[in-house]
Amino acid sequence: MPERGRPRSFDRTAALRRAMEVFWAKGYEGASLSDLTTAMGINSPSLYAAFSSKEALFLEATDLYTRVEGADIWTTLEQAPTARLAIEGFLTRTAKAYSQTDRPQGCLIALGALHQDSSQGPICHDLRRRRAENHMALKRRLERAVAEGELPADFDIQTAATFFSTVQHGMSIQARDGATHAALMATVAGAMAAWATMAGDPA
Amino acid sequence: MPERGRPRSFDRTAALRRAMEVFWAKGYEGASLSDLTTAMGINSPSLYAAFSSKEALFLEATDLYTRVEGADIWTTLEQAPTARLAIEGFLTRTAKAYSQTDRPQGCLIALGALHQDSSQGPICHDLRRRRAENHMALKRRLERAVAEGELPADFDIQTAATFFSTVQHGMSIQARDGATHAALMATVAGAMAAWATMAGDPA
DNA sequence: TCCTTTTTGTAGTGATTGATACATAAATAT
DNA sequence: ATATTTATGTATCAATCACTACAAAAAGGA
Repeated sequence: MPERGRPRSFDRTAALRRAMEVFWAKGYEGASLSDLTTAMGINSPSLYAAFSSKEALFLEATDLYTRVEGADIWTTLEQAPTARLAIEGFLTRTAKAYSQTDRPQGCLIALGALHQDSSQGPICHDLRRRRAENHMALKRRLERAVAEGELPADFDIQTAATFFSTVQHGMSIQARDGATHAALMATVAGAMAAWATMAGDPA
Repeated sequence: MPERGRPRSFDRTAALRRAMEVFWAKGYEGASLSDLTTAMGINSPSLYAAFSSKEALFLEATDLYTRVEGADIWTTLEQAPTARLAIEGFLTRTAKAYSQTDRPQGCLIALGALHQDSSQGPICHDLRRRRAENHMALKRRLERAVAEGELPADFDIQTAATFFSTVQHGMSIQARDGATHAALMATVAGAMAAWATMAGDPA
């Protein structure tokens, strides 16, 4: 039991959530230590004692984001009864999540660190790994649908997974531009129009 | 004729192009004055004398980008004989441009300044305006196709323009993740599958 | 009651940020 | 030739960056 020493005077998880929101809104580079400590309500020595460094804090923040904000979208993908409903639910929930006005628009994983400087370190590597994981989750769901006979054996899983994953990334930028929920749903409608052709559906 | 005083010892346009490449690779925030002056081969007083500020330099750089790098994509959109070929050419040229290995991947306009800090100033406003202009160009091309009878009168232009524009934005992130030309073309194939449904084509 | 352990707030660290002061250099104008 | 105008290189500016040294505070263990 590490119950020795002066107890921490703030809620570590609550502070982490605040940090996540700052990174989400401003990106890794754009979030200064000053921004972070202000939002978290602590001084920098407390931040470093609890989270080690800005980099480690960001990695913890993306993990929290994946677990809290991303869970709904990805469980929908896996639990929907058909692949079509899985993809449609995945995109529909994305549209809803990305257009919430009580939090930053778009996705932390997609937008958090896209440029060269932040790319070289572990930050961009971590985000890329998470994006690749999402792509794999799409592939797995489509593979399952082929295995279950819902989709034809010659269904191009790789193309479809890449396409839907890219559409979701695009929706992050669209959301950052202030797109309404309705505008994001227009993109979903477009993507589902592709499904009809890919799967050979009449509608 | 402003031929008075000591002549400038560097090529202003060449230096601007170098600055554009730095902003393209690192984003507005990520590009430091030191990065810029090094790439441009000049000292900071020369940069400020010729371009006024980092902000003004960025605005000039995005203008150059639009004229030089974007021209090919957007003339294709307008000059293709049918709307289908216009959209397909637009996306195909995007895939090619975004995956070139001799320059930064993805689009400066889409990726240059997505976060809050840079958003509030004129930088993000300028990029948003340019992205909105691209969306309008897509709409105009589709409107023309409806007017010419190529597309049915009830074709949902707004939805289609938003969709294809969002796909292009997603391709920027995909390209930043190191996607090959073939991977980007998979996204194009997906988007064109949507066209088939939208326009009621058999293929 | 001490001693140890950990956190806290204050006040800084050197490095880097975007942007300039200033003297010198190099051109035209008179 | 002298004056005027503009550009250049050196050497900075104050502000902010991520990060920490240090001593006081607050807990448990002896």
